[in-house]
Amino acid sequence: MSNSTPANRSSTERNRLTPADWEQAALELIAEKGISALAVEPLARRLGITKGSFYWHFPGKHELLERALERWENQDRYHLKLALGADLAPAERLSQFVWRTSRQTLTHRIYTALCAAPNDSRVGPVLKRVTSRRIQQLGAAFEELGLDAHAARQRANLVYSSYVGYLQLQAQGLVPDRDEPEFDSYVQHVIETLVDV
Amino acid sequence: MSNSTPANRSSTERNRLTPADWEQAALELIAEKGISALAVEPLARRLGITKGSFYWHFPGKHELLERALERWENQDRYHLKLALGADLAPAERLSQFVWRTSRQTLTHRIYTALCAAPNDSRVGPVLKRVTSRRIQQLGAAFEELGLDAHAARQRANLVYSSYVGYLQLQAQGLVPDRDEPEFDSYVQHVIETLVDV
DNA sequence: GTAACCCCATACTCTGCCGTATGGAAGCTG
DNA sequence: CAGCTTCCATACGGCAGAGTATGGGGTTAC
Repeated sequence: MSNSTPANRSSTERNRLTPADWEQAALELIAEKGISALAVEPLARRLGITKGSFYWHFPGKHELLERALERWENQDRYHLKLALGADLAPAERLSQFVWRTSRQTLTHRIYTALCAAPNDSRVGPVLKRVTSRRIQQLGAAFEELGLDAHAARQRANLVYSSYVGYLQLQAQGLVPDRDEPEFDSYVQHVIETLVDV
Repeated sequence: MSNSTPANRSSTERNRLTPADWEQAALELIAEKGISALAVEPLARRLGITKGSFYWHFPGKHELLERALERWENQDRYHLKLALGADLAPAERLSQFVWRTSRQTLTHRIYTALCAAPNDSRVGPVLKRVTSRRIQQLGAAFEELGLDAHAARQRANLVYSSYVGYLQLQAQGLVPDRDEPEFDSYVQHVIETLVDV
């Protein structure tokens, strides 16, 4: 009774691992090499431990992926609230969305990795929920900006498509990263073309 | 001397397979399940044959992927010439590009599969060449339309990003397919927003 | 027809990962 | 400090795919 939820301690303060450590490590591995590279033994080597630990915390590989995706979906919902839920003017919210989508790189790389396997029975539903949630938020902002429902949805699809596509080009190294000066110029171009209606 | 290059015969006229048959089957498998699913034995089962055949035609799995990618790059170059190389007015060429990009579905599904592994040492260079070739063609069209070099390149990036992103949303089933009536409406919206300058 | 060659089937070995079983070390509890 | 729980190491069996070796059936050439 005297304890204060001794859960979620990361591996930095312990050398014993928690399920959350495994889930986060799985997400990072997915971000780097894709879902198909998610394997127990390589993940254990990455953590400097053996799989004996893993099979104590999880029933199997399947459950790890499910819980990791669940974890990521929550993280994304949190980020979305920051980017589009702020009580700003709609135009300002959209600009913020475009700008913010170039920050949390880990979440984005996970997203692109998940986009690569939309037919997987586990990532499919999660991916669909996350994407439609984002697009819906975008559409709502465009509606507040004065567009009718149909035009707002089409514009939201277009903005979101260009965002996803930019992630792809970024992964190919064909487009300026957010460090380079050209990046700001491009984002400004996107906002002028797609957001300012 | 009297022969007339008895090469490229497909498996339809023979039950003996050519390297081209293996390459094309590899591309189709990649389109369906991604690069990580490219394996020799499953591919052989798919073709109703054993891997004894494969290792006669190819040194190994590595070379199959290389030659399949080479094959795909040539196909894509051909399609690009049809879509953007036609001697039409620039505006008409761009519209044609947007429309055509919803046709050859196999090539597009291969492209999305390759986008999923941009860090692979074999697909990376090919992907980069194909993508930059496409964007360059788009930028040239925008320049002919009157934009200066910088604006044309930015607009080309934006158009191409929205194209790639649309492929992703299509794979997730979150956006109308080209059969449904809403599709034409959306493409029209894209052209009005991004092409008509 | 038969010899040579092309193409494929079969039968191996080897490696990497999954999942299980079991023992042991570190931590909490009394 | 005994005893118990928690967490991990080690060692196993099993499976799937990579690549190799070798033989056989079909085709072509002479």
